[in-house]
Formats: sequence, C-alpha cells, structure tokens
Amino acid sequence: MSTAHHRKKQPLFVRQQLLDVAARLASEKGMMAVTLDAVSGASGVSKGGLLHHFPSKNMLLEALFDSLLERLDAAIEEAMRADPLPHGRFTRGYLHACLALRDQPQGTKDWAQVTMVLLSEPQLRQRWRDWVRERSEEYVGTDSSVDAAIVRLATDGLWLADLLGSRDMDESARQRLIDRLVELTQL
Amino acid sequence: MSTAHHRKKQPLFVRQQLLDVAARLASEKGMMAVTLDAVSGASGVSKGGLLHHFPSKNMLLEALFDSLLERLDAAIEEAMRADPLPHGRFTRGYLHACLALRDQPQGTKDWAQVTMVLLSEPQLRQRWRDWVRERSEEYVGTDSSVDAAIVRLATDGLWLADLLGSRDMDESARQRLIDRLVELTQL
DNA sequence: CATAACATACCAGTTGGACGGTTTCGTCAA
DNA sequence: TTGACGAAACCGTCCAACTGGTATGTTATG
Repeated sequence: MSTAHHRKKQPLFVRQQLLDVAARLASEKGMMAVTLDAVSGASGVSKGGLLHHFPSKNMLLEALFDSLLERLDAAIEEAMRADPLPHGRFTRGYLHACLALRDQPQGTKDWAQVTMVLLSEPQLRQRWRDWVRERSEEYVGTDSSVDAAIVRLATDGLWLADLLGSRDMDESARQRLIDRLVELTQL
Repeated sequence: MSTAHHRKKQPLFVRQQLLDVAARLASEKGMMAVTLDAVSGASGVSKGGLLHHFPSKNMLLEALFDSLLERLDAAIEEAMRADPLPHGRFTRGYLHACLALRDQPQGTKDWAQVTMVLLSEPQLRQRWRDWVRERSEEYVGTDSSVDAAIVRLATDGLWLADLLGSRDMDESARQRLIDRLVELTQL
C-alpha cells in the first residue's frame, strides 16, 4: 500500500510495517488476534513474505518486543542527557521516558498496550526480566534508594493505569503526582 | 482427577477446577495456550463438559477474570477490617491484599500473572477499568491524596514486578519498601 | 421423569508454516 | 556499459494439526 514514488524495494520499510501492523493488532484486538494470516492480510504482504522477514511467529513477536525495548532505551537515554543531577537520574529518566512514550502517536500506536499484551507470553517476560536486571545493576550507585524504587514502581503503575485508560485523573492532578514523584527521587 | 471418595457429582467443584486449569495454563504458557482443547484436556473434563459450564470461550475467560476480581475484593475487605485508621485505609487494604494474594498457593496459582494475561484481551480490560472506577468513587473521601495515589500505583508496580519475577530485591529491602509505602498513606 | 451434568462424535474454518516459484537487487567481470 | 549470476525479497499454494462450537447422545440427580 502506497509505495508511491519509491520504486525500489525497501525491505527494512516492509519489515517495520509488518511490526507496526502486528503491534496495532495486539493493542486493538488482543494477543489472540495476532495471527500470521491477520498480520499479512492487514499489511498487504503475503504470508510467504511475512515468513521471509520473520521465520516464525515467535520470531515476529520477539522482534516486536525488542523494538519496543529499543524505543524505551532511546527515550530513557534522551531524558537522562537532559538531567544534570546524577542522584536518581536513571529513575527520573525512566519516569519521563514512560510518560513521553505514551503520547507520541508516531510509529507504534500504543506502546504500553503492546508491551502489556506481549508480556502475556512467558518467553517475552524473560526478556523483560533481563532488561530490568541489566539496568538495575548498571545504576546501582545512583538509583538504589527505597524512594527511587518506589518511584520506579509507581511509574510502572502509571504506565498500567494509562494503558487501561483509567482516565479519572485530570491533568493537573497528574502533574502534581509526577512532580511529587520527581521530588521523591531527589531525597 | 482424584474425585476420590466423593461419589456424587459436584458441578461447582468441576467448574472451579476448570477455572483453575485455565488459570494455570494462562500463567504458565500464556494467553495463546488457553484453548478449549487444552483446558478440557488438562482438567480431565471433556470439551462437551467444559462447554456445558461455560457456553463459549469468552464466557470462560470472563468468569475467570470475575473470580479473580472477587478474590481481590475479598482480600481487600479483609485487610481493611483489620485497619482502625480511616484515612488511607482503602489504599493500605489494596496494598496488603495484593501482597497477600501473591503468596498463597491455594486455588489459583499465580493471581498476578493470570490477571496480567487476561488483561491482554481488550474486552476484559474494560471490566478492570470499571472495577477501578467504582472503587475510586467509593473511597474518594479517605484515599484521594497524591501520596495515596502514588502508593496505589506503586502497588501495581510491585504487582507487576512480582509477576515478572524480578527477584533482585531481598526480603528486608522489600519490607522496608512496604513500610515506607504504608507510611506514605498516613501522611 | 424432567432436568442438569456430563461424554462422544463430528464439523467447517483457521492456524502456523513448509515449499517451490518469481521477481528484484547488488556486484563484479568483460 | 553491459550482462551474467547468486542472493535477497517476496508471492501463491498446499497441508496437517488444531480451533471454537454444534449436535446428539448417556448418565446421574432431584
């Protein structure tokens, strides 16, 4: 669809498109709706083509999950660069990265929803666990206070609340909550 | 399996057993593994019998989710009864209920994991959203401070960390974290 | 004996994925 | 510049296993 004026094959583009479609299906219809037929159908790519890019369904899911993690890493790194204070920097980066990812409509639709859906598969849970462990080891010097842990947990909770659409909180209350969380990282 | 010395048919027992098996499959193998064949096979009940108790797969999933919510409600209520201080009582009840549910091996294996897996289906997400909204309206008088909200979010995060098995935290650190959370509800 | 609680058999559609074919691409010699 | 050629990118078809669900039993229970 809409290859437009680019005539050359763009395998990376197709690959990304397949991931996007899989992500959209996952967030909108749930895990059970992510089938090879559905992905290939909704993306206009044949199933053979899909299986060329991702040799199996598991490979597709893992690739999707990895791309989400990369996006999160990039967002965290960006947030940390703008933060002069070392103490609790990673925790604040994690907080702001999660907040930033929920809004941007570009690329993968709903980052949080897709992540959640993918976490329902045990194999991908292990990947997440590894990610968490790596980070917590890396920033043990600056982000291991009790309050920092609480802020990170609350960030996960916020992430969870967002994806479930519990929109009972107005923006000002939300902002006060975030301010308070930032404050907790600095204690 | 193991109807033992009870000769009479026990439809409620069978029903509960079916829910347990579905829960175990969900938490151990993920959402994609929860099929009617798998549930009936693993429980020793025929598929016909399964579909007698739950007219469709959706009905089964919804019933399972409802049973989890009931369990959570009961645990919260129990925790709240033991709490003399009105201010922040629901938040503390929520915290302690989630902590209590994760340990007990009886009945449904891993409460958190199953809940998470079920939340990957959009239809069930709506049920959860309703649950949250009801509670937040009911306890608006005692549990609407910023810190209480943070504690509830952190509880969700803790719940999430537990289910992902991020076991990097030792018990003493965990206890200090919980103490701090309780402290925050009392501010 | 009516109804609930199961089991057994069966079905049409879907599933993941294997397979062989066709087009496009990069590259390197002539 | 060309053209050959192997690899990469993709398509269409086929299939066995499985899917959720129905229809029809059989047995227990009140």
